Amino acid sequence: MPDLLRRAEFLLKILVERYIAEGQPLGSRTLAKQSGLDLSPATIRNAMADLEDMGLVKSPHTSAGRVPTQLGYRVFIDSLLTVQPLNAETIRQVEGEFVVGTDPQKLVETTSLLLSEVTKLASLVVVPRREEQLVFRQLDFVGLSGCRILVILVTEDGQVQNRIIDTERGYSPAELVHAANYFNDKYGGVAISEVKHILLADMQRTTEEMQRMMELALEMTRKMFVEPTDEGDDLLVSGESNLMDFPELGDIQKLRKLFDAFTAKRDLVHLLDRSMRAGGVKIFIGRESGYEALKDCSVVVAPYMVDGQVVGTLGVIGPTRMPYEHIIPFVDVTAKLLGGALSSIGR
Amino acid sequence: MPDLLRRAEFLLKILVERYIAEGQPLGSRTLAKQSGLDLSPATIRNAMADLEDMGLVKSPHTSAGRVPTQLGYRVFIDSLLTVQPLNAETIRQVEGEFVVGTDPQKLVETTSLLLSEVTKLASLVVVPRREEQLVFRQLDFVGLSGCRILVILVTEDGQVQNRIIDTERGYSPAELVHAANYFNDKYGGVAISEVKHILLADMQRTTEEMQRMMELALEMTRKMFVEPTDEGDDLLVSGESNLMDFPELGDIQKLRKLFDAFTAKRDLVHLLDRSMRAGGVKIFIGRESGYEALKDCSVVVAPYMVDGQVVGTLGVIGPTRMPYEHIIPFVDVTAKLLGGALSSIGR
DNA sequence: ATTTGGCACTCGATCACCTAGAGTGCTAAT
DNA sequence: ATTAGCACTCTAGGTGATCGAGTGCCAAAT
Repeated sequence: MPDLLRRAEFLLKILVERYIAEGQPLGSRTLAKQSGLDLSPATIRNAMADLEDMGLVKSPHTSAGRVPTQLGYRVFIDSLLTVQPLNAETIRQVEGEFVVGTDPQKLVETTSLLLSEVTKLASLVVVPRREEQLVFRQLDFVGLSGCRILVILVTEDGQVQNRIIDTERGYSPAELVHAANYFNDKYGGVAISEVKHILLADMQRTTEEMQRMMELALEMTRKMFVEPTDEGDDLLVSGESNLMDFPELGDIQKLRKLFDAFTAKRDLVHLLDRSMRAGGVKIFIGRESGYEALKDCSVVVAPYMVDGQVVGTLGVIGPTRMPYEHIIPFVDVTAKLLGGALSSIGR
Repeated sequence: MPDLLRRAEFLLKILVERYIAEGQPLGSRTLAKQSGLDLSPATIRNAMADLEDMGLVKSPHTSAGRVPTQLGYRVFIDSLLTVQPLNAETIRQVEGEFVVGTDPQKLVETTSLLLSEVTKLASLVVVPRREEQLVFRQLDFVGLSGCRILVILVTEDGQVQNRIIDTERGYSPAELVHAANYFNDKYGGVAISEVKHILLADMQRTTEEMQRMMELALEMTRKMFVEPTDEGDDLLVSGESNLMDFPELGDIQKLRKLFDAFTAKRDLVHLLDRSMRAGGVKIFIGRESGYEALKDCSVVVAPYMVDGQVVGTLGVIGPTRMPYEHIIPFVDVTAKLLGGALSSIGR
């Protein structure tokens, strides 16, 4: 009887929708009314019992109504959800935020704020420092006091990194300029990961004449490229405090765990990385994320692309009971818009 | 009878100390024991009634003990507190964090983390973007796509700021190098605030020959210096989630207000700025800060100096009931150490 | 003049107890 | 297959009693 199954599905849909809206367990009486079907509460009860057997809903205790289980949410999202098209005005407003030609860092920060403000959830944006994809553009050396040199590295996409390094001996301004020019001529347009290799290779067969330059170059590479550049520096989180408004996270202990996860970042980055492959929006419900701290949360993420290449992921995190029908399309377009804005910066 | 007054003071001291340690109202019985004085609870009660008249303590309700009032804390801190010298080992460990020659930004971030980790409170570090004090060192132009130029500004103290600007027309790499050299020769070592003025002045009497360069220079100044550089970008906060462990902040609503204050930042910056003048550690108790969100918190801050000049402030924020005798000296030495580490970078 | 013991009193916390209401599962009737 | 009816369960919320901690004040003691 596919008819019965269909009805059960329909009831599940209503139930999840109402529960997301109200936040309270639904009883058979209310569900009977809300469904619009001309069925008595008793019938609904039977159907609900079936849903419970299937593990899609459960009741917190004997005399409360039913709430969706994690699996229930899953089914709802995968096959029952009807996403709302974005409010046209919202779209326009959001587009306005992505002013072309802002530098990437700012752009990403704005996006993070935008996400959390519009959704009233906590937002996440990952900017993978994928050295492999970064292309070297220019290097500058600025002599500071003593043997300290400020190295400024610019990549094709307009990102700037800088770092102070200690050298074996002092260098004159002229030497620094000379060295920088040498670098820039030789390595301009080469992928950073390549630069490392080439440098190391060159170092083998260096002539006496290039000795001094290479000496500096060696120190550069070691300090600038090889030494770890603070992993975890690449996750932006905003709007965490929005989560305090949700009664289901009212337990301070839970909240504490969640906030600690935000500062630890490592796990979150890993989680978001998992969705890099996925073409579009990906949703982790409760324990699906694999992290205990997120067990009462859902994560909605989407990768964003620059020139057809996935370069990062963004999304929001909030209680499992969140308005997916609005959140999903919003995360989706934000990813697209950020990708677009970033694309227009490159060469 | 200064004798009685002295005793009352002493009792206040014990009371505050015990309350800070235990977090529970103190009754006359316990206080009689804890004080070590050979007095009966009844006597203590009389003394406590006096303290209450003076507005130094109050009882939450009739049959609870007494807790310090804001004024009580004030008196305690101003004249009764005996600060604990820092654990020698802690000092050494902390000193280890300030490795000489790290770039300023990193240094400040480390400090913020250090503060919150050691004190288990939320930490604040202000890095005032005091243009007046920044000295221009070097400028670089990197041409991006179309008319977009990446401008990199380096100041004497090793800070690097960068910005993408749109120009009226495209410039060739040679032009950019030329312009940069011109800039660097002319303005190296001049205070940023001066650069603005000189530039504007020069622009008046520019010769035809310099026209093009000045055209670029004009755009530079406008976009780089004049347009506001995101005020508020200069406050670092860490360890907010530490605050969730304090029962007195257990009220989600209060917590929410506090966290919102952290993200708003404006008020906090203003608060910290107020302590810039003070020579050493300054303490705001509860409402003294003037901000409603902080009414149950205390703020302990100290300015830090580079080359004898106050350049910023740092400190912690936590519940009024915090172990001042440890926090105060710790904030103090942290400020000194950060100042020291920053001083050693400049020329 | 201070200190103290005694005593009545107040208030919060805890517990047992009750009730109302919401919701269920099951059975028998339709 | 649906429904009405009914007994049952469980929570939320309220009441009242008790306990213990702590106070304030008075009169006695030092």
